[in-house]
Amino acid sequence: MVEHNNENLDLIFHALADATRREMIRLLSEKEKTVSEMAKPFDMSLAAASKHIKVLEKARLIQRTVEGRTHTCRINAETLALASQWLSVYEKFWSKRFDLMESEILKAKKKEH
Amino acid sequence: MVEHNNENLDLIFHALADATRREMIRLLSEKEKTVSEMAKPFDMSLAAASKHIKVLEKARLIQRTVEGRTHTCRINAETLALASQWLSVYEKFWSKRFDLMESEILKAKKKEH
DNA sequence: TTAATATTCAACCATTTGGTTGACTATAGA
DNA sequence: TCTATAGTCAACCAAATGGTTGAATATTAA
Repeated sequence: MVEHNNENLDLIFHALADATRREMIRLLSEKEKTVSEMAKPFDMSLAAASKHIKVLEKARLIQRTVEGRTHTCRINAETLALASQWLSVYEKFWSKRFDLMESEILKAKKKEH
Repeated sequence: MVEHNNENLDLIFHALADATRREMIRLLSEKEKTVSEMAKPFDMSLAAASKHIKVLEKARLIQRTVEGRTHTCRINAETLALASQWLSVYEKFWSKRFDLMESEILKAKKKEH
């Protein structure tokens, strides 16, 4: 069974609950980036972006390596997987409906003939 | 392509970022429940639980029907699916591990029989 | 050594959050 | 009709959030 640590999930989902941070993740999914590079697309101070990055880091959604004065961030997909796993427990609820829908469509098609 | 509405995702992930609300979703996944039934397991006032329910409702993670004085809540899995879909974009980053997990689940299920 | 660059830190601020309590509304049952 | 039950609402509070600015730190380049 997958362990669903509550504190971790709090941090992860909270980090994902902000459009800026979700976009940062998207950016990192293309390529690793420095703090300044991550901040550039957003209409806010570097300090504000730095705070967002810290939130993502605390949730372990991203990781940082420091080389000299530049901090490079990369995505940490294992943590995204944790969120996904929590949600997957409920997948049956929407796949069920999907199956139902499919069988309804089949029935409808049979009636056509 | 899946539409990822930012405001919706803000509400959805924010709603999921609280252990009480995640547990409420788990409870509803077993069976639909009234507001009082949902509040009972938690060490907080009914008013506090009612607020949590409203957060879940606003995010459309649950739906409510009112009959007389009792409000019945049920899970709205389509919205959970939206969160899942956002995450699935990054699935490729962990797909190796995901495959492993799937095979573990399969093994576990076989053991059950 | 001096200046520029990359980034964080600290203090501040308005807003949101998650809880409380007490009053209120509406329905159901005696 | 009177009372209990189901639930919300409003006011309040402390803590957290998301932003700002200005100063501090550390590294690199001139």
